[in-house]
Amino acid sequence: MPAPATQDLIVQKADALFYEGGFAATSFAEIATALGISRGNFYYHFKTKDEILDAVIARRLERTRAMLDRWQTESEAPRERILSFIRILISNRTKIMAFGCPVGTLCSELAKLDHAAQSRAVEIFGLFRDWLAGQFRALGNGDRAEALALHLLAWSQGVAVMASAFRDESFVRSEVAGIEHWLATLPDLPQAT
Amino acid sequence: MPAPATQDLIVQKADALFYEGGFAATSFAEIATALGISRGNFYYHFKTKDEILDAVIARRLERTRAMLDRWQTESEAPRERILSFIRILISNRTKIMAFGCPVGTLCSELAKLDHAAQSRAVEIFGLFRDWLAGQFRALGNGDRAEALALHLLAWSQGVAVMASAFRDESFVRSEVAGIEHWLATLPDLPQAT
DNA sequence: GACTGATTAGGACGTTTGTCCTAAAAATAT
DNA sequence: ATATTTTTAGGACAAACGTCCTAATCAGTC
Repeated sequence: MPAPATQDLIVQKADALFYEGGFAATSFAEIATALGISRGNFYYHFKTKDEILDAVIARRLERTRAMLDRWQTESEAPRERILSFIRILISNRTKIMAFGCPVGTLCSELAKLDHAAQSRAVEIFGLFRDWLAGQFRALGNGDRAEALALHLLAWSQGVAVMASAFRDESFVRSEVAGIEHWLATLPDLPQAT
Repeated sequence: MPAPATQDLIVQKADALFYEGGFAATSFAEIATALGISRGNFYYHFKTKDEILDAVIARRLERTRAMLDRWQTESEAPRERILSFIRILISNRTKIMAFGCPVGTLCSELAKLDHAAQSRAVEIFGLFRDWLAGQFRALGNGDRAEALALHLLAWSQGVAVMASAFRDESFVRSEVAGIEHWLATLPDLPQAT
């Protein structure tokens, strides 16, 4: 009845290796040996590589939802909540400079592979977009909320791409400062309930 | 004496396939059969896969240089030259929505593969950065020129990533309008020679 | 028209890939 | 303690990979 740990360990390790090495370039054997289990054991839990990818995406969706919920309860003010999002660029800067954004790079790779799971991976972006749009709506930018959310997402993605290309931490910091300034100068238009 | 066409054809086709399918997921056989030549012929021109990658990057560097030179002579005003850059997002929107930015996605993939050629691929970004910085400098933003160039590059990259994720052309157009507005409101500070 | 060098075709190689199978071990239930 | 199910190990499989080799074909020169 208690979910066996092995299956979770596989998804966890696959998640990390897909992020750090890419989906196509990460093999069954690589994940298995990294975990110290046999390929046969691996196959018992996941029949195909696509199944692992699905599990990894499901895990990322779940963790993203949990993170957004946390930000939602940790902060009251929408502006502060948006700052939580922006600051991942700082707190994850080392990994981002090495491997880019986990969501963006996965979506890009799956787009090139013309992989069926691409749309599911994009749903992670969708979670961020909808949550951010909610915050902008709470700031009174009802009509532009979604556009603002997509703009902020795009900006972060651009920073991630350039960060992993040039590996320049000062660039990340100055761009984050720019994003924070952009957010601070966004008009706050409180609207009636 | 006349450079054999085959070698150029290989680089040309490899360039396209690396863009559309990624470097790791594109095989020798795929390029060869796409060209209708044998693998043996392929090997005669390129001993290893890394050699093709080097040739593809060299080709992209050369073509980027040529494009920047063209923009430089086609327009006199720096602002107009920068617009030439911005508008690639529109003119290439179909391919960008399908495969992302050729430069950004290649740099991201090579970063994950920890590939030696990554630094050479980043040089393509370097060409854009230096050229854009030159335009911003001509606009009088001497001290911020490089930061502005990197910011514009990052913005474009973000648009490309989100465009390929959501495949939303209206998003691309509204972001490009935003970039153009940003450029138009940049202060023009003419300075003495 | 024979000779020489550049180019091409096509197959062989050892690895690695994803996938699958079988048997042993571990855990659980009776 | 016995039976049954779940989990694991390890090898087998065909296919595809990057790489390499050899023989045929082409081009141009004497």
